Amino acid sequence: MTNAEIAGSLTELADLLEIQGANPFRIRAYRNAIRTIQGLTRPLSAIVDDGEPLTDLPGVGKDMASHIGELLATGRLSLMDEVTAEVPRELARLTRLDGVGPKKARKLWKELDVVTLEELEQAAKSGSVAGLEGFGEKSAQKILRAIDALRRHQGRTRRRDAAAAIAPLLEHLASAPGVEELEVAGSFRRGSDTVGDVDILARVEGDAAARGAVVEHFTKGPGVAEIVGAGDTKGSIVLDSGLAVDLRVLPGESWGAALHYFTGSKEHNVEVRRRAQQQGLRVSEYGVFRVGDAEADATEDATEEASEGERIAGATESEVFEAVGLAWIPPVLRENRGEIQAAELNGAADLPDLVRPGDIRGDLHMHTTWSDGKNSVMEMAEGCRELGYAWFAITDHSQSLTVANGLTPARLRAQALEIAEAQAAFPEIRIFRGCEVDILKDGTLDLPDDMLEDLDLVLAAVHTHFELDQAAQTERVLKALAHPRVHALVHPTGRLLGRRDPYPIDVEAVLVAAREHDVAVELNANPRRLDLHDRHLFRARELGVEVVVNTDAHQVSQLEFMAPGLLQAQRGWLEAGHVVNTRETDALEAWLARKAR
DNA sequence: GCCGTTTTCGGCCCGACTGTTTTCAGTCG
Repeated sequence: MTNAEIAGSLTELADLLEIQGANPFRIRAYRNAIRTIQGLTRPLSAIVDDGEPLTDLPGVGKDMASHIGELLATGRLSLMDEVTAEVPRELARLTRLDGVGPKKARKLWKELDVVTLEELEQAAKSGSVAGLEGFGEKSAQKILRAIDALRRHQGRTRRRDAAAAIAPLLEHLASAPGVEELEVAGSFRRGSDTVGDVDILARVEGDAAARGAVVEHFTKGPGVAEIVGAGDTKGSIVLDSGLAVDLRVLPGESWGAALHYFTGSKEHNVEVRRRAQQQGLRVSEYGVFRVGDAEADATEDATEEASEGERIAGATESEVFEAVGLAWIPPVLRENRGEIQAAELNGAADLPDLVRPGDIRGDLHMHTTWSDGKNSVMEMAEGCRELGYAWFAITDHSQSLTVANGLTPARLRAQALEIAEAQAAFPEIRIFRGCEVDILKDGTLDLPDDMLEDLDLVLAAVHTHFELDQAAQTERVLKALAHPRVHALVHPTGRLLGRRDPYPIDVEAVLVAAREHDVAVELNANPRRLDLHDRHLFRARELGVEVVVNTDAHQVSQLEFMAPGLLQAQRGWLEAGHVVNTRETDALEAWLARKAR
C-alpha cells in the first residue's frame, strides 16, 4: 500500500470513530499521525523494510504503528471491521458536506436513519431534518445547498488559471480607498499546483466603516457572479469561472500574523502553534501573545486586552516567526515537511537555498513544427535567446507517436541540418539536438541505437499504454532507464491536472533506478502537468537523483512555463545544485557526454 | 491515542461564525 492509501484508510477510520463518539483527543491523535504520513517523502513500506521503527515518526505510537503494519501486511484493518459493524461506512461521506460534521451526521443517522446523500436530500426536502432538535429550517436549506455544491463543484483550479482569474479583481481592489497593501495568501501563495479557493488579504488603516467600504468595493469587482457574504472584516464571492474568492481586511498591527495564518498550510500552522504553546505563547491570526498565568490576569483590569495577554509580535511575518524562535520560512516550504525544524534559530537555521529563476541557464525539452509544435527551430531559438539562455535543446517526438507527427530516423537527420542553420544564426546560444523518444510497451525505445547515439540528448517518455498495471508499467520504465543513452525520464507519472490521474507506477522504484543508472528525472513545468509532484521531487533530492526542469514548450510563448516549474521545484526543496539546467554550457556538455556513445 | 525543558498523568491549536439557543454546541479554516 502507498502512503496515500494508508493515510486514506486511517482517515476513514478516524471519521467513523468520530461519528461513533470516540474520545476527541484520540481522534486528534489519528489526525496527527495521518498528517505525519501525508508529509512523508519515503514510503512507509521502505521504512519498515529498512527495519526502522515506525514509532520514531512523530505522532505514531504503539497502536498506530500496529495499524500501519497491519495495512502494509494485509491491506486491511481489523479495527475498521469492528467499527463498521456499528457505524455504516457511507456515513463518513456526509461529513464532507459543508456544515455537516460528525455530530450532525450521527444525529441524522440515529434519529432519521439517514446514511447516504440521497437519503439526506429526501429527509431535508420532507421537513424531517428541520424538525430535529438542534436543526432548523435554515439548517435544512443549508444542507440542500451543500449537497448541490458537492455534486456540482468538486474540482480544484490550476494555480495558473486562478492567477489569471483574479488578476482583474486584484487590480480593482488596489484602487479601493484605504487599501495600503494586498497579498494573495493560502495555497496560492504557497505555490501549490492547484488551489481550492483564493484568499486575498488587504491591509487597511481605519475604522470598521473604512474596512467595510473595502469589502463592499470588493463585492462590486469585475467578474463577480455571486456575493456569498460581506461584513466589516471579510467578504466572500464566487467569480464567473466558479472560483471562490475570500477577502479579509486587516489592520497593520496584525498584518504579519494574518498573512502567516492565512497562508497556512493548516498542518504548518498547527505545528507552529504547538511550538509556541510550549514556549508559553499563543499564536493566532491577530498576533503572537505571551500567555499570562490566570492569577496575574485576575489582578489586572478585566479588559479584553488584559485577558488576551501581552502582544509580542504581529505586524510582519518575520517577527511572528522570530517570536517563536524560527527564521522566516518561504511560503513554498510551509507544508510541515521538516521546514519548522530546519528553521530553528537555536539550531542554526539550515533552510534550503532554493533554486531561483536567475539560476536557470537553459531548457532541455521543447517541440517545433517538425512534430507537434507551433513554431520553427529558428523561432524557438529566438525565444530562448530573448530569455537569455546559454543553451537549449530541440526535442521533437519520435516516430511511433504518429498523432504528434513523430520523427523517423530519416526526418531526425534532416532536422539536424535545420538545427545547424539555427546554430549558425545564433552563435551566442549552444543548441543541442535531442529527441523525446517514446518508451514502447515492452520498455524498448522507439529509435534504433545508432540513431540515439547520433543525438546530443535522449529524453525517454511514456505516451501510450497508460492502462498497464503498476508492476508492468514500472518494469517498462525501469527497462528504459537502463538504456545507456537515456539522459532523462520526462513527465514521469503522466498526470494531467484535473483531467488524468498519474498512471499506476512505483515512483520510489523509478527514482532508485534513476539514481542507479545516472538518469535525471524531469519536472515538466507545463502548468497542466507539473510532473513530478513536489513530494517526489523532495524524495529525488533525498536520494540524490538529479532533476531537470523543462517547459516542454510547443510554442514560443510556452517557454515561460519555467516559472511555474520553478515554483514547484522550490516546493520540493530543490536548490540550484540539484537542478541540471542551472549548469553553464561547459558543465552541461559534460553532463550530456557522460552517456557513452 | 500520543507525548514529555513543570514527563508516566494529564494535558492535547486558535478564534470566529452559524443557527440554535438564552449561554452554547457544532463546524470550519
